[in-house]
Formats: sequence, C-alpha cells, structure tokens
Amino acid sequence: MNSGEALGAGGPRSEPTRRAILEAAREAFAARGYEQTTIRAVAAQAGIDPSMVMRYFGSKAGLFAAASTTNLQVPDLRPVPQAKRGEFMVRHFVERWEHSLGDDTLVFLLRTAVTNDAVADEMQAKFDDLIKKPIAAAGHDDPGPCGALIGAQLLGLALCRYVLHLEPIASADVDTLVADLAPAIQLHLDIPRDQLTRPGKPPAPVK
Amino acid sequence: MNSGEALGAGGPRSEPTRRAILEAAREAFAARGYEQTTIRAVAAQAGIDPSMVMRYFGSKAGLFAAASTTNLQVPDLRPVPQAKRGEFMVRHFVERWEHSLGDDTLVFLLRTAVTNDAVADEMQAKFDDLIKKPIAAAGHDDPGPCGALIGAQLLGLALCRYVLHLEPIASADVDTLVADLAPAIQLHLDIPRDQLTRPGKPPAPVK
DNA sequence: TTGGTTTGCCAACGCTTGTTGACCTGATCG
DNA sequence: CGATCAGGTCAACAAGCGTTGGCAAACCAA
Repeated sequence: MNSGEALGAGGPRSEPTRRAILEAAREAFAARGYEQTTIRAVAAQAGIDPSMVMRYFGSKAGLFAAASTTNLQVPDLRPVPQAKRGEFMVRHFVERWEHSLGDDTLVFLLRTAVTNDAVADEMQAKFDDLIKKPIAAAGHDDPGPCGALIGAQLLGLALCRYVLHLEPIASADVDTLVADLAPAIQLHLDIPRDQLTRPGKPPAPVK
Repeated sequence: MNSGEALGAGGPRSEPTRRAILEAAREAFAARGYEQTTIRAVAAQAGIDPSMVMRYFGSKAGLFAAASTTNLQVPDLRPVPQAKRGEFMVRHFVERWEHSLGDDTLVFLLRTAVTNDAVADEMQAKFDDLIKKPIAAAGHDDPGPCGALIGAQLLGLALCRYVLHLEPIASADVDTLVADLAPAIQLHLDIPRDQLTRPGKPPAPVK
C-alpha cells in the first residue's frame, strides 16, 4: 500500500517505546483476540498515549501486522533416524510452545487466525514452512497431505492445551504429551500413501 | 440471574420470528465470531428491528446462549467391531460436520470457543459427552486421556478444514479424510496406556 | 543560544455499538 | 363494537471505539 514506510516515529531514541508497545500488543492480542483488543488498552499497558500507537504503527491493523511477525525456528529432520522423526517433531513444537508462553506468540496467532481470514492465510504459509518443508527436505514422497495431517494434529493439540484448556491435555507434562502423540505423528510419516489424500482418485463411495 | 425467564415475547404467535432470529444469529456468529457479530446485523438478516432481539433474548449474551444450545448426536461404538471403531468415529463426526454446514453449528462453536472462555468450558463438557462417554461405554480402560487425544485430533481436523481452510485438507472429500485419519484414531483406541497421560507418574526428565 | 526535529500528551471528532422507552398495529375476546 | 395486549417500529441514549490535529517539552546539531 505505502511505499516509503512513512510512519511517524523512526528515530533511534524511540526504540524502547516501540518495543513496549509491541510487547503489550502481543499480550493483549493473545489474551483477547483481535477485535476485543483496544488500542487504548495496549497504550495503557505500555504506559503511553493511544495516539502514540497510531504514530508508531499507523493503524490497529498495522500494529497487528507488526506484532505478528515472529522468528520461527524450522526443525531439521535429516539427521534424525526415520523411526524417531515423529517423536522429534512433537517434542520440537511442544517445547517451543512451552517456552514461548512468555511472549504468547502461539495463542496469539491461533486466537486471531480463527477470527481473521487474512491471518488464517498467513498461518497457512507459516505452517508450510514449519512442517511441509522439513518433511520434503527429509525426502518424503508426498509432503503435502502428510504435512497437512501432521499440522492438523499439532494444531489440535495446541488448541486443546493452550486455548481451550481441555483436560487432561492442558495440565499434562511435556514428556507425557510427546509420548502420547509421537506414535500418531510417526504413523503419518511412515504410512504408504497409495490411496490417500490425492485429488482425482477413483471415487469409491462406501455408503 | 433471573428466576422467572421473564422475557418479552412468549406467545405462540412469535415462534416464526424467534426461529428466524436464531437462524440468523447462528449464521452470523459462525461467520464472524461473537464480538464481530452485531445485533443490528442479526436483526436485519431476520427482517425485524434490533429492539426485537432484545425483547426476545434480553441481551446479546442471552441471544448467544440461546443460539448455542444444540442437539448433538452421540455415537454408539458398542456394535462396531474393535478394529473398525477408529474409522467409524472419524466418519461419524466428519459426515455430521459436512451435513451441518447449513446451520454452521461447528464453525460457530469453534470460532466463539477460541475467543470466549465460557464457551470453551461449555465445549469441553460437550466433547466429554461426544467422545469420552462413548469410549467409556464401549469398555475402554482409560477413556480420559484416550478421549482427549482423539478429541484433539478431531478438533484439529475441524479447525484446519472448516475454519482455517488449510489445503489439502479443506478440499479433500470425506472418504479420503476418513481413510487418512482413521488409522491415527484407531491407534489411540488400541494402544496400551502403561506410561501415558497419567498424573503423578514417576518423573523421568529427558533433558 | 538558537532553531528545527523528535517524542509525547491532550482534547476532541465521527462513528458504531448495545440498549431503552415511547409509540403504532392488528388480532383476539368480552 | 370497543377494550386489551402481544408483536413490531422508530428514534434516541450513553458508552466505547479508532483516529486526528494541535501543542508542550525534550533532544540534538550548529
């Protein structure tokens, strides 16, 4: 939209405020979702005036876009032996999620992706990078459907544990979770995909 | 809060309007979530005045509560042979979700449960009835963790297919989905749970 | 010291929201 | 026929929202 990034505050002296706003924004977006989060509340949490948020990020949407750029850590499956890749993936994501509870990135993304279609698209791209690409790089035949199935399972876990607080998943410890989910993930990595998620397969309606 | 349900319109002549409001409300809540849905929009869709919604349901929260009471169909696993129960459960839920796209109950619940804690609690109770109870009735040893894991997987599927529109899950046909997910569900039904999700197991920290 | 730029606060704008109360209308019933 | 009353409309309220423009103070280069 805008070419020059002509936002109000660009000087080096404004960095602390900028970071305070972003931190408050991420926390608020994670706690209450996009619509329910108010610029006034973010500004109050950051200890400055609401108009400052506008000067720094242009609009509420701009603030959200700035707050949702995250540095993701992509797992490398290649050195992991085939039979242990399921467990490795589950542990990788769950441990990252556990440690990122400070900045709330995951809940923040999940809460908003569900309400906001643009964020949902962005999340799809993110999951392609995070799941399908490593699977493809590890030499899997069909990373598309396989990655989607694994992604669905991990997202379901995240949803139940961090957003819905569904017991006993919400209060299980990490090792238990990994032990429980690893076989199912491994199954999707191992299973030969002769008849599975492919467009245009010969229809064989059971009913 | 109120003891006598003293809402404005209770006569039999108001039934069509009441149903029109509820249908419009479910559609709107499913499409846009709780906060984003306005009483004015619901009223317009139902072809009446916003104040009528207040007379019928008291408040926006009351409208939501009325719109979210649904009749769920609990699967009966007992006549299904053990080895086919995974496939049966996946098919049962996916087919119900596919056919309920007319009234949007599922998306409606998912969208709101993510933003609204009270709805999340309600959803947990609903999933207990829908998943854990049938598993327990079928004689499973440990329906709690097992049901939660299956629930997480099914919720992940629903989230990816109906809310996030994650490809290729979003546009896969039902039979493909069932074939893909059934083994993983079956795995959770079959697996012996010696070391799994139990509180108070001896801690064996890997790290 | 001077002068311009940056950082910030304040007060207000226009708008939408949920909600309310006064008024109309048409069916029902004595 | 006239009274009654539920079902429905209309206009307005107070509150909260994102957003804007003006103005004070702090900073830094000259």
